[in-house]
Amino acid sequence: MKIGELARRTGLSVYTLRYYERIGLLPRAGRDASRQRDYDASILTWIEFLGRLKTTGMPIRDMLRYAALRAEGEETAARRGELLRRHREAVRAHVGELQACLTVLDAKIAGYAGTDSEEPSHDADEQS
Amino acid sequence: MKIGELARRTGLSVYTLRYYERIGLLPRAGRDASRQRDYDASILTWIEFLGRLKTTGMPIRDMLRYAALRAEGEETAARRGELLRRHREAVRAHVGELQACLTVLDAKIAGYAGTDSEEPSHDADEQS
DNA sequence: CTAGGTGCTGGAGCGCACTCCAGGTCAAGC
DNA sequence: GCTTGACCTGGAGTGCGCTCCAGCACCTAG
Repeated sequence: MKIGELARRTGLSVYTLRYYERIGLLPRAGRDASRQRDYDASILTWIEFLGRLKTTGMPIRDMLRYAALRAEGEETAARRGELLRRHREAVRAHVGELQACLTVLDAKIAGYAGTDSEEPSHDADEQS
Repeated sequence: MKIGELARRTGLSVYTLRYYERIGLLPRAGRDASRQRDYDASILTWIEFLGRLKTTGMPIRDMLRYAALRAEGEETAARRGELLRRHREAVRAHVGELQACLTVLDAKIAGYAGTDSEEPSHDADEQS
């Protein structure tokens, strides 16, 4: 698979894929006869996983740490697991925060009640 | 209240507070005799709300839109409500994504099972 | 044989959200 | 009277995560 197709399949831009390789987030891709990257389908799994880490707010430098451990092989499994467990807790905490914010948001939206300000005046920013 | 105390109370840096004022996210603060900012306690409510918008991933440019409508007065209430409702949906969607990612993360962590790789080999990245 | 499309590299540029600095004013305490 | 510390301004700098460019190579279709 060439980089253009990989881009189409992952939703990442060609620029981004090359950037990820440059910084070491993707392994250096094998090349075909004319030095063009030739990807194995297995890269899709890794990229998808990176996408989840990104969605959940992991900074690239942490993904790099994980990628580096992974590249070192099986003996780093424990450390990788630990890293993921820590990340999971961070994500859970963040979800909790978001839900708390949603509650506040709901209350505030309720303050904007009828949408067409049938209410007298009453600054909605001063509540909750 | 002077800017230093406001910083302490909000957890934002003095730099950030001045920056927010510069870009219009905070109203231009009233000044005391020596042209130092003198804040009313009511600013705390607004800053706290901005914090919620930020936590929930709203970019500053959207907060500015909201702030601008708010500054225009009561007749923009409907539009502000609409803006918040849209944002709420975006946040809900994001929370959903995060929860899906958490499920994947749980599965992957389970793959790193006993933490100390008692399992033979079996690349945890190739599952789920 | 040539035009168009895709790929390559190293490096520059960008938008965001701060963060910090120089050089100055001012009030309080010793 | 002098130091200290908090504040002021306009503008420069930072880190992140891309995004794009120039200038070139290669392959395929017409």
